Amino acid sequence: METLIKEPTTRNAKNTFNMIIESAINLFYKNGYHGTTVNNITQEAGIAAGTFYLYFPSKLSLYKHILIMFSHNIRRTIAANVAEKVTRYEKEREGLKSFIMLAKENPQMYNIIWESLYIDRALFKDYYESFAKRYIKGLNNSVKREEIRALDTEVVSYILMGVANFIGLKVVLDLGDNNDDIEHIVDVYMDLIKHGLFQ
Amino acid sequence: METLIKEPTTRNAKNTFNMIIESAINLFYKNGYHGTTVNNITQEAGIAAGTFYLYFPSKLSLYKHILIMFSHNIRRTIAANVAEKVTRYEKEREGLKSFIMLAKENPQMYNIIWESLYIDRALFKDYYESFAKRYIKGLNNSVKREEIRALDTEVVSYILMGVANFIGLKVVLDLGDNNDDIEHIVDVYMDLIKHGLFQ
DNA sequence: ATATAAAATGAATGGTCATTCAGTTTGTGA
DNA sequence: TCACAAACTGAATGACCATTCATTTTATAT
Repeated sequence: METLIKEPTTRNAKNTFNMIIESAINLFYKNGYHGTTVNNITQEAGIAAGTFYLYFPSKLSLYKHILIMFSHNIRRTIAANVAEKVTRYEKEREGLKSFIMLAKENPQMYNIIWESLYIDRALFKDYYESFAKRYIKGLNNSVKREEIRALDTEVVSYILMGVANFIGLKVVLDLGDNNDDIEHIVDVYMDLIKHGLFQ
Repeated sequence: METLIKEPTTRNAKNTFNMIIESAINLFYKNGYHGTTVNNITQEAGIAAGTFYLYFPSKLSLYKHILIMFSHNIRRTIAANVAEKVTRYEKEREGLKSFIMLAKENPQMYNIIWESLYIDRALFKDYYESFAKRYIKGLNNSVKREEIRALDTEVVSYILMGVANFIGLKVVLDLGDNNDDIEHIVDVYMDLIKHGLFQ
């Protein structure tokens, strides 16, 4: 409906388009969606306010565009890294590690995706449900191959997604003491899901 | 600074005060902080706009007040329920179950706490760090008693908090298929952290 | 009953922004 | 070099909304 974006064609226009997106990503991260005005964005991008509306019909449509870009990016990156691994154990390790590294290198991404819960709940749901769907498929395969135990894979997928997200949060927000070595965190996690918590 | 609330003294004033809070909780949940106006709140509470400012110096101060109320509530409830259990295994089970039930019975609470990440990041950090601190203490005790393995308890605390939060999210947002029986979810979780994921 | 303070009112204010549009500049193809 | 379209400009518009304040109502204590 409102989400139609006028994709630029010429070299210069493409440049402007990308500047808008880049500026918006940084400002949304720093000040949040509601704390960022269209004028902030255009100023940061070095263009006039009106130029914004040549490409995006509204501030919200820009936000949605960025969100969709990011979610493709995350899924693609993680899927590619995980596909290189063979065993479920290695896949699990790689999945968490890729996610945390993405979050750390690109905290804007992490932040903007979570904020969608308060801007467009449907987008948020779509994102996590389709993420979960893929995850569940992978887990089901591993159950068939008898690599992992036959637990309810839907519940397991949400448990493991929860872990990744919260650790991502910890890394992004510098929660806790935080000299956090990603390898160390991933090691603790793998130890936990391999041997369990209890003696 | 801005957070000073004028606590009401008389019976009627207390009533008004509570109506403001109750209306705000529901509206913040339904439409988010930014999607809720002070006039919405006062209308819902059946009072005049100006009355709001007899008790709260600003919209933000009301939000903070609600957030603090909730975080006390959560901590108190979970701590009380967990304290009744003896073994770490039982405490862990009770902690997750209490949290999910709180989230389900009171989705506003869950939602408003997470939104704080986009409204007042310092409050959010405080909340989770102090929650984690307590959790870590409990885990450390259990390590000493040789109930659980000697993992890095800070990392473990964030892992387990992540699980609780994401499952809470799933329940609140109706993510996935969702005939979710809380007992079932908790069982899967306990199985996972008891026996691990792998064969 | 009266005085006094506490509560409540709601229209008005002022600031903030997303969005528009009439006009200008830039690039390109003939 | 000219004309035409595509890009761009930025001041103006109008809606929205937190907050104020002069005034009125209500409750209480004497």
